[in-house]
Amino acid sequence: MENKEVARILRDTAQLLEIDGAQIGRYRSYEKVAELLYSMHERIEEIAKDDKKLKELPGIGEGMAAHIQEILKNGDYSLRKKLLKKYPPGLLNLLELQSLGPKKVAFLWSHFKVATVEGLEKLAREGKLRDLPGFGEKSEQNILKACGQFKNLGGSGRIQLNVADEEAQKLSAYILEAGPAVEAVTAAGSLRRGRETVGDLDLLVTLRPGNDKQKDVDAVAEYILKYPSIEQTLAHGENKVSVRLARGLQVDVRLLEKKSFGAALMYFTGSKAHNVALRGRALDLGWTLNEYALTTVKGGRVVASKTEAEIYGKLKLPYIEPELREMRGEIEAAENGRLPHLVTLADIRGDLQMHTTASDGHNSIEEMARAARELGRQYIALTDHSQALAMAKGLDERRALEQIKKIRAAEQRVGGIRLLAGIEVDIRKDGSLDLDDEVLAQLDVVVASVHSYMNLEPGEMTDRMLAAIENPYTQIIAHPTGRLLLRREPFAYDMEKVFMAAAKAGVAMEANAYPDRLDLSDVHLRLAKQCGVRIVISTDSHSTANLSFMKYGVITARRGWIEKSDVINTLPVDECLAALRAKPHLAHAPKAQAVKRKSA
DNA sequence: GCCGTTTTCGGCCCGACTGTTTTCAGTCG
Repeated sequence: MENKEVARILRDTAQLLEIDGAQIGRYRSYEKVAELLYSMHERIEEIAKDDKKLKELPGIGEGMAAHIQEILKNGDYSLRKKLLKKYPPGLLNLLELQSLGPKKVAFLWSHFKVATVEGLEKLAREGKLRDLPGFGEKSEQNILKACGQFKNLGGSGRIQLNVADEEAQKLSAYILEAGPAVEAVTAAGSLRRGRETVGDLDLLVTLRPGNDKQKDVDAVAEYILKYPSIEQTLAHGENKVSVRLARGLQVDVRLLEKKSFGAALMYFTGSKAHNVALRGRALDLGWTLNEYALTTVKGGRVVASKTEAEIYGKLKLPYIEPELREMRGEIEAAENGRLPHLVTLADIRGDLQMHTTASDGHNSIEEMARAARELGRQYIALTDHSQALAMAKGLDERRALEQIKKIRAAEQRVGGIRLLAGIEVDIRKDGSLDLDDEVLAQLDVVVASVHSYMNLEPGEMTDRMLAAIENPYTQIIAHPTGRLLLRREPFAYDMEKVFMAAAKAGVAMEANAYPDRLDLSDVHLRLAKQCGVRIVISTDSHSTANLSFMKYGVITARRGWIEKSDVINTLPVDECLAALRAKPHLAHAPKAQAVKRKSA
């Protein structure tokens, strides 16, 4: 059983227990273990083979270990089944609705036996909720809205990182125009941590010290509520505004004074689990941590509040980068001085995957080159698709050779940037590559990837990937799991086995920066690093505008604890080429450097 | 259900906001 299946069952149980009115700690213990399982990549099934090891995991004791063993053995959990006899599964959907929590859901169930969003919507429309104790006309309206919202969103309600990033930038720019009281707008939350998808935006607005703080706050809040694409105001209080934008994105804006900026930024950046750990740490030291400050428990004297670094310092920790704040061992690493020195966007010198009009890109070689040069790239590889991707006008051998000549010629014309002749060659169903060796031998960069037969059995897919890695011309495996965020699951195969083979063969794995992919994921990147695999961060651009996606690849790599020295395209071009796997020379192949060019 | 150099019992992060209440329960992040 996969970790997330076990986690799902435990989380269902937690929610059902909460509806059932269980003690707070009891359902939280289920929740905590569910969260743990979602975030770790070691398989719980493996760990559970040794019951002692299972009980060493935080939050898993005698009872929980037995429950997990039961779930692994039976594929389900007796307590969950028992609770589902009492409460129908639809109640878990009701829990998703804004303004409804376990108490109200339980009450609605006991009163009306309503367990579906449609059923609830009908009751609200008929005005049957307003006279219930604890409800009123307003909450009836809110429930009605929430039902509509739920039906519109359908899915997870999360959006891609780049979409969230763009929305945050637009709204931040708008808020900065509010007037002189606004000093800065800073994005926090999962956007700042660089999660691959974002559920809502958290923006911190810092105000300049003024004569009348509350008057400033009120004025700025009023201004924010006039933002054109607001669909609904969810909350509007003394220092917080929550709204829902037209596309369903929820935005929480906090207005605060500069002196508590560090504490607030830390608090609203999260993750929740990281915050909880820091609070526990603070308590151990005789302090308490909230979004305003780190203060002494006795007397409430402020110990630190202005910057995150200051607060981490008082907690006897070095500064922890936001991307690491996921409770994946970062606090332990910080204590031991073993935090990674994460790769940065400024470290990136080259971009080793992009497409042109030769296949499915929108811009010419020259346009891509000039745009990349503008962004400060020292070299790029032009890697159009190979023939198997007919719908993308993939290159056959003849066109691939022509493309090499065009790239060499374009390099002369553009100047100031090294252009590498590359290909994104398809990995066929049997693991062989889609172009002849003679052609592959002449290319500077061979990127191999899967675009067909994506649903092979894990065993067959593993063999296919291994065959591609064993091909001596393969240098980089691109978007190794083929996932599309919010749309397509990653291919199922034995990642560890493939990573080990790649490390041994000197084949690099790509961190594809295209925001729909972000493939490898943060968790897989960390595993790849542990297996000794070298990483390439590439944009997979299909237009000049896409070249700036590099930042999303870098942030994902940072979440995978990747350092500059792990990433091949942080090297100067000649060292980068030397770091790619050396291809065998074909005696009868034409010389690779057919066209003369000045050395970089 | 877990956990412990403040606890083997009694806590479980904690503060803001809303909508319902006449002082607070429920929800949210």
